Amino acid sequence: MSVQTSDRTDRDKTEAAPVDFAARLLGWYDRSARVLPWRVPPGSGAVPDPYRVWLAEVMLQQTTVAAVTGYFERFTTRWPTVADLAAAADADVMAAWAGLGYYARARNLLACARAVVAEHGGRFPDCEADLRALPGIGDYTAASVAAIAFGRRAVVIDANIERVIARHRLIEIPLPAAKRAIRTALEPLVPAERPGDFAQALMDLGAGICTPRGPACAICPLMADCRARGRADIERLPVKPAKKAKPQRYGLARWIEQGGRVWLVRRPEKGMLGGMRALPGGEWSAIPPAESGVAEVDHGFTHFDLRLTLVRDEAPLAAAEGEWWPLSALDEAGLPTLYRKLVDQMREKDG
DNA sequence: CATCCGTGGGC
DNA sequence: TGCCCAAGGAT
Repeated sequence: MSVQTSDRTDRDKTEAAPVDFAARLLGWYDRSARVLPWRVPPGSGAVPDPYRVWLAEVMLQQTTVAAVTGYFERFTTRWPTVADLAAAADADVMAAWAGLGYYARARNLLACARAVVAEHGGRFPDCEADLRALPGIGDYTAASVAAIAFGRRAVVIDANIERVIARHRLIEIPLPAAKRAIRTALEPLVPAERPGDFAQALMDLGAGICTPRGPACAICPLMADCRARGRADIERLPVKPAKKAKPQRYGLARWIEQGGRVWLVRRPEKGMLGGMRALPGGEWSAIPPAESGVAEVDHGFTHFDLRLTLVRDEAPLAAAEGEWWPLSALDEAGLPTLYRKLVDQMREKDG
């Protein structure tokens, strides 16, 4: 569908002053900011803790607020400072991250905490470039920590902000090519004062008003000059590339139980569920296993679907590396969701 | 620039 | 039910 963009109303809409844009957005944020465990309420005068800001930003990468909240509370209770986290055992951090997904984040989280302690005296660097050099901190996280924790004027762009700006400026270039135009449009709008609140306000707006489906344009503080407002095809923006089909894969997992304990292994650092505890089993492939099992789960990953068949076995291979884990404490093993599903099925079976 | 990397909730 | 999507980063 083609889009007309040349009428005078649209032209007027595009020329709102940056100051006015930020003022309307921040005014709305002062009234409507979400209350979140890692956030300092606007106008409170409180100073954000860079450690908590960073931890929340990493947890929130591609992950919903609802999923993160409990993990954030547990992490900050157990490891109140970056030095505490840096001193933690790898296995403890990985287990605490279990279920949150994208486990490279947990490995990088520890590497980053240790780098902050070893190379920065236990204090997070306060500028975007130095933050960007740390493990697990990319363009988004460097900008958001610089803005939110240190009040730096940084251009923060996440998926929410991409959507808000793509609509407000009617940017119809498909992602990811649209990123440059979005940055160019946003940069002059970022205020020198309250850049952190500005970024969080855009994210709140994207999460609650300018939503992917059914945006609430009627109550949007930016509607006066939004070029997509009222358009029937506003949900089309930002334009995203077509998704690829997900292949089906199959795998086997082994339930090896002795004396009230079960045999667990640790997955290789790289690849799927890297570094996480798991039930032993072979590689996953496109071919279904020949054996029939005592349980079976289907699990959808980002780029393939997996059917895992669970078989009972008597003992681990002689040379196998792993650990006997008490069944009574299996909840504390930190198994990823895939394996937790199998454990749940075994519990239903065996009682 | 494309691909890999989890999970749970909403509709 | 199946699909879409989320405060992305590393390679």
